[in-house]
Amino acid sequence: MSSAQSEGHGRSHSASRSGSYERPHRPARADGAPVTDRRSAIRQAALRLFAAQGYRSTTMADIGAAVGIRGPSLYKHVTSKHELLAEIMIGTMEQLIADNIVAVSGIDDVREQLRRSVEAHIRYHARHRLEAFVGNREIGSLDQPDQDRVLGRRSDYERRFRELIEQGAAEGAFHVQSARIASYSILDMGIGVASWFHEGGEFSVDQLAYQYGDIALRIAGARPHGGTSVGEEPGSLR
Amino acid sequence: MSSAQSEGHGRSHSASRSGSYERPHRPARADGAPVTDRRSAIRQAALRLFAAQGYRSTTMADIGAAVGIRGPSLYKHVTSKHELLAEIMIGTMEQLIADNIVAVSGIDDVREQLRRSVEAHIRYHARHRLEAFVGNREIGSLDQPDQDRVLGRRSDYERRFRELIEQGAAEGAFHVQSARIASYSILDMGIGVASWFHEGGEFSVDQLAYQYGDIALRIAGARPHGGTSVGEEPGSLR
DNA sequence: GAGCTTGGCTACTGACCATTAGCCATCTCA
DNA sequence: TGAGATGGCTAATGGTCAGTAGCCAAGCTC
Repeated sequence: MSSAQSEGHGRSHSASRSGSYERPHRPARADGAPVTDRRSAIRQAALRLFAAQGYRSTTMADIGAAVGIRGPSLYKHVTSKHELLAEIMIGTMEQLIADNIVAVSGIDDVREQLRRSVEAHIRYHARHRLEAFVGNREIGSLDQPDQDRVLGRRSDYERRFRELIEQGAAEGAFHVQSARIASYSILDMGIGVASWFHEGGEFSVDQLAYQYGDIALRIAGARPHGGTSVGEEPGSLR
Repeated sequence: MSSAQSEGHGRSHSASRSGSYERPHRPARADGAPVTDRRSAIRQAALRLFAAQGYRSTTMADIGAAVGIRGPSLYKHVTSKHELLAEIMIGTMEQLIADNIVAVSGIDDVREQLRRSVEAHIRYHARHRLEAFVGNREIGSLDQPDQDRVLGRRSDYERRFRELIEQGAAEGAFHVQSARIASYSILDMGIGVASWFHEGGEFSVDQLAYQYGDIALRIAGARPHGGTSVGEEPGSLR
């Protein structure tokens, strides 16, 4: 790592005239392809590093190295390290809420609404596990205007699940002791997924979403419409 | 905070002769009571601060201030900041496993074993929420000999739940699609508890443990012994 | 082709921090 | 009473890091 770091250290600026740069200045597209939008490459690298090492332990030099530039050069693309974190965290909550709205729209049956909400929740946590992981671990690293924004959205998101369960309970479709605990349980399962899931493991994202959908309906104490109750068939993956 | 910090800054050592110290040297017990075991006070303060601010953001000076001494003085009681974290994290996993062993010992019915395991899990996460919270959030802050120790115990702990569920499934008492996902779900619910539970809230620790016990049995697809199935009665808190 | 813009770079600044060194007051115990 | 142990303290050390300043090369535009 950082192999090009201490080499062409170039005492003075004039050294660069003799070609001591290892990475030549190629700020814009050389051929047709735009050098792959630096801005988003930086965001991605930051995400990966924040997930792997934590926000505090990740330096701007680390992020720079991951995209092939030096730390200070990052400031030509982002305004601060904190901005990178805030974007990830707010974006994550916003996407979760948006996905949830899509998931339940046009569905009448409360059981089906819960299943789809949970599937969307799990899908997001599996597909965007780094975002979700960082989003949960680094709340305390956010400073104030942003931390409250994230916590507010998080609580909106939880409320959607809780109210769904309350509604189902009122209709007689669900049976729980506490809708709040049921919703926390369901959401916390998803958060867990972000910490252990990896593509190519025992389950696909779809299988995971389906299984967690069943589990959530069990937690909610769902009474089936017809005869068979939820998740009755052991071993039947999808 | 840190009010006594920048006051009696005492230019030279001889200044202390004129009594400029705000906190007089009283290293050992003045009366009969041992000054309240500094060592454990330090551990507690560190735990509280690690939970509130994160390990990296907590300074030795912070911990010192919390127990009324300066940062460097801590080294008379602990060998490093890292040691404080490692003790918390290893102790947490060790206690969880010990509690689990006690919880299932002497119980034959696999349903009851699962219920008691989950109740112990939830009780620990509610009663020692800071330990559990830090134990989950700071795994990456641990450096190597210790990180593997913690991860090893964590995986032992998960295996105990998974094998219990597998055994129950083999006996026909449980019905799950995947024992692994069931165990992850159950454990992740508990981890969540550590992040939101607070004494004096809507539920007592006992109520919480009982409710989560029911939820876990639902997740496991427990078939009741006799006639009534698990968690049938909505609103009946214990 | 001259000037502007873009996006690199190095050097530096100002903090902060874990830990060590070494001083000293108090307590304990012979 | 006096020597050693204990547990405070300040000062210093060695290191890290976010962000700024200012230089410069290459591309774009007129």
